[in-house]
Amino acid sequence: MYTAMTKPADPAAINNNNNNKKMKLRKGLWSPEEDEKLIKYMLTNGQGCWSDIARNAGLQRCGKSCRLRWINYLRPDLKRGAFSPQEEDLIVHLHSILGNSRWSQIAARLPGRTDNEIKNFWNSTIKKRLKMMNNNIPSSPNNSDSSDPCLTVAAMCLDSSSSSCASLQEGMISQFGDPNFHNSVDTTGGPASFYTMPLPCFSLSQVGNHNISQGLILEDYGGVAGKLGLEQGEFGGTEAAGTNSIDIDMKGNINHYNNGCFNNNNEAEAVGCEDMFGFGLENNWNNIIGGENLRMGEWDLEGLMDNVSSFPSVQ
DNA sequence: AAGGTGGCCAACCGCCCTTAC
DNA sequence: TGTAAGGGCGGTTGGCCACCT
Repeated sequence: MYTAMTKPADPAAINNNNNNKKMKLRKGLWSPEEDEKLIKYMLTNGQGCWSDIARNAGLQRCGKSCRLRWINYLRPDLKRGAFSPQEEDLIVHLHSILGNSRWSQIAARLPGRTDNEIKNFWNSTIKKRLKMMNNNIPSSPNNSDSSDPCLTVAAMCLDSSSSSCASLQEGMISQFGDPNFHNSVDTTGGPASFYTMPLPCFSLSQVGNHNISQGLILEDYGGVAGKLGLEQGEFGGTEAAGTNSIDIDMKGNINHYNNGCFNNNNEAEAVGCEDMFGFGLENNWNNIIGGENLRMGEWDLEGLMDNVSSFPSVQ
């Protein structure tokens, strides 16, 4: 309910009474009396035209302000308190897909939570956490600056037999140039997997009987993708079942490998990494066997949203 | 104990879209 | 068809609080 943050709203606007002159509208924090008026009116009359609500409820507020107060704070179905780990996970996942400009869509998947709440939560807690994660990564001379280079990647996979969205059984993120950095992920049970890559180069490996059908570069902190000549968007294609991996090389090519299709032994070319990031690729890159290069395609947002809609809601 | 600083979060701002006229 | 008003939404601001020095 009403918090202790009680600086009175614009004193000049108070005490206007109900004369016929155009009343100056109040701004700022809501008083308990205002809250009570709005709650009472909403519970009695239900939602309608917000300008009318503001007027009829006897509030010297604009309709917008009433709407915001009701939706973000007074609604009886709001869930207050800290986010659960499940909610956090879902927010991170959905944000990976939707980005910063879809708070309302993210909120729609979390009953009792508002877009504003999620936005605040993201901007304070999660962003900070990701930044800390970046700082814990073994740094190279050029990736330790404040730009925090990282990519967020979503990998969608299709079950090879059913062509329906299936779970990624096992995955691995590795940093090119640092064989000690391997971040294994277990995503069993989810229709898609999402990784934030705190490094300018990455390898996403998939093990399991699944085709990789689609991947997305969703975020580009520090202009990493730009340096690589990439844009946010899709990479992907279909592959035969087997052990797959996706890599982005230093030229910005998306390389897709399949252990079951080691038909050629072309070594991928390691070019420009030292120039760009200050470290070489010799540790890992030589192990990479070149497969087909995949091109960036159109970002199938609608298709993605179809997949998102299969996500479970947090109750 | 007092002042400084950063985090959290409620609320406002401004833009865009939709709808009514 | 054009215009104005209302509503929705993301970005941003600013006040309060807790913690640190």
